Amino acid sequence: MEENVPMAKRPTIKDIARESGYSKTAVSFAFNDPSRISEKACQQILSTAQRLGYIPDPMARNFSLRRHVSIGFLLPQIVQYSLQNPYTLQVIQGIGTVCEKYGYTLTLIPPLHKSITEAVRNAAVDGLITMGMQVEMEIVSVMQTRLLPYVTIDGTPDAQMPSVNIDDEKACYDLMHLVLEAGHRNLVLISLSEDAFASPTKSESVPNKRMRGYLRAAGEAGLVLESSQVLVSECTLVDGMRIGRTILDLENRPTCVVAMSDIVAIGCILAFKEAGLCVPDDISVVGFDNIDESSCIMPQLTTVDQPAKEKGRLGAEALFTMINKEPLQSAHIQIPYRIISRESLKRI
Amino acid sequence: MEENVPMAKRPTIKDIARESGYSKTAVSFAFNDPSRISEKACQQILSTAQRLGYIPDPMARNFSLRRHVSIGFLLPQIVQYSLQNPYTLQVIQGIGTVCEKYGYTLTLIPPLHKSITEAVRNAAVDGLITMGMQVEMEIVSVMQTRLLPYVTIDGTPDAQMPSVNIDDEKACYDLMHLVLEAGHRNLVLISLSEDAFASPTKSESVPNKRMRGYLRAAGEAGLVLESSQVLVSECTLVDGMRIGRTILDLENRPTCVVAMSDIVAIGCILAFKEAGLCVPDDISVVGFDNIDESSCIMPQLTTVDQPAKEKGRLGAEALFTMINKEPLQSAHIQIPYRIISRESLKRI
DNA sequence: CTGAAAGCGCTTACAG
DNA sequence: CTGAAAGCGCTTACAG
Repeated sequence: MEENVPMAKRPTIKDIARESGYSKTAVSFAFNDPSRISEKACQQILSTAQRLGYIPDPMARNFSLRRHVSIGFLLPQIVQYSLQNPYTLQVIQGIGTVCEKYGYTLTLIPPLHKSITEAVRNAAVDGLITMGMQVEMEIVSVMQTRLLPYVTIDGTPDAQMPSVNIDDEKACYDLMHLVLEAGHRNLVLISLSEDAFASPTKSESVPNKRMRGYLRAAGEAGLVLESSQVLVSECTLVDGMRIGRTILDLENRPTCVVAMSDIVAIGCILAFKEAGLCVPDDISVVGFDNIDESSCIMPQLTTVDQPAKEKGRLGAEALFTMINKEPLQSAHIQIPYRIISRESLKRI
Repeated sequence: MEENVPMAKRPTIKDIARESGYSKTAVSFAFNDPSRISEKACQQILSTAQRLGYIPDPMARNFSLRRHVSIGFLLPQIVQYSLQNPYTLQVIQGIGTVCEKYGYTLTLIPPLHKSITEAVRNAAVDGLITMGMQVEMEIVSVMQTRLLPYVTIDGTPDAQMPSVNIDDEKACYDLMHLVLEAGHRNLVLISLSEDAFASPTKSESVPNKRMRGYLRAAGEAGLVLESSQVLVSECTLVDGMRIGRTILDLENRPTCVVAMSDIVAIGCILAFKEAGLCVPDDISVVGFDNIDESSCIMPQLTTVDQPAKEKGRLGAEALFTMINKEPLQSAHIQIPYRIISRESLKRI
């Protein structure tokens, strides 16, 4: 078998044409549309290819066909955080399922290369899915200039920006309502850190929308939250535990912790247990996302169920619609959420 | 701003050359090596580019430079399973961190397009990382023919195949030793389903190596496991719960369940709790991997700690070494594991 | 500093 | 059924 002889260079279509005695056109047809040539030609060409170890160069092929057969997912934060965030992973899972269905690969694009903008300029993909994007961001104009189809998940809906969302503000309002109804007045909120590509004008970002929901409900109950009652955490278990310990050190320990993500809420629960506290008897905790872990942890977490995989799936389907140059049903998809009342919130 | 005027076609380097009055060479230099042209030329070219909305085509650029600036990760199973497997996700995280460091993207390649072989033939990447690969598999010869650098994680070491492993057999032997020492004799093992690209001759696959370790330890204790005591599960929480319920229905309920992955072990624990059993008092469970969740679940899981991120990191670093045509320190990297004895295994 | 031209490895309209 | 040739949009050795 010649395959085992390491060759300095890969043979090209030209080599196969020469060796087989046919033209480059015929070689191309042998691989892409055998019906266009005689069976004899096809066999000779393929066996020559086999003998010389020829596999058509995907890059040249894609370049010629002006396509990548891959869509990109712009990681919202550095790899370490993004791929440790169960919610983001579920979104990726939903996107990946759709890629698989269409025979595309999924290119994960780390944000920090040099700059995010640079990453988007260079992305070798047929379309991009981003998280938390707003239309005034620099990368949006890059995608537009490149005529690259894009969809954002958890971004700010806009005519120029197809997006998939839940009603974050209302979801948080509802959840806070539950917390207040249970009698809690001494709270700590744990917000999300902004995405790596957040712009200065981020008033419509998901963390801000959620915050508005919490504060509106609090306000209606006559409660004013001070800035010292709002902490920020990375969306990882480790950082959730860190912030849980911080909360235990507060002079005025809250009766309930309201976290913007389940993984952070779970981190807090673990930190509280570690310190010998009982959740929810000593302190209540609510989260957001309803990741799988939230129904595993004891006590099970009261949270907002948002269908992350579904978001990824819908976003990817919309993107493929655009890639195929078909019209979108609607530029803005909003899907329902559900408040899940479980054990981690106690009436006091 | 012209950006808002949707153009039918993207301008090319030729358009910028014509409009700016310089050559294509000069335009290329303006973007890639400004020192090669005068400042005036550079400014005029860049402003023309800005005006016409020109961003160099990454595909054409990469094609010309014969590179992709991306490495591929061949998903070992369909997306739904691979991206739900916390162990695989940790491996991906390790790989992703290295990609980020080198300014590469990470292309996730679903296995099922039409065939895995087809996916590998078409992969637009500079190198590939696979899991559980053995040298006789068809995809290996495809990668060799393509002269594509590759590394396998949890595959079978071979001179032709750089790999990253732990000593799976010994790890399982050690773990089983612990189980037997605790007095358990009535066991059920839960094996892993083979990867999507497993070959018929898979005797050196990780599931088989592990099985050998378990059986050797059992054998030395005079214990023979029957095939009815070996079940198979997908590596997901949901399938772990399913198999947990199956175990509860067995006529002869085991005193200890030995799962080849933590996520399956956790699924079993949840199923057992759901049925009102107490772990480990009514039934013990041990796992493999030491994922984050294993120290969160009650009771904390006795398991084998294997550094999944580190595997990904080392595999990716080895791959980049090959991509840069530097010699590998060694084709086979073996890293240490640790038996973690926690609460889910009870002495009986 | 500047530009004409060859080259990267394919695909495909077109003519025979 | 078959093949010569143009084209995809860049980079870069080379000559001026």
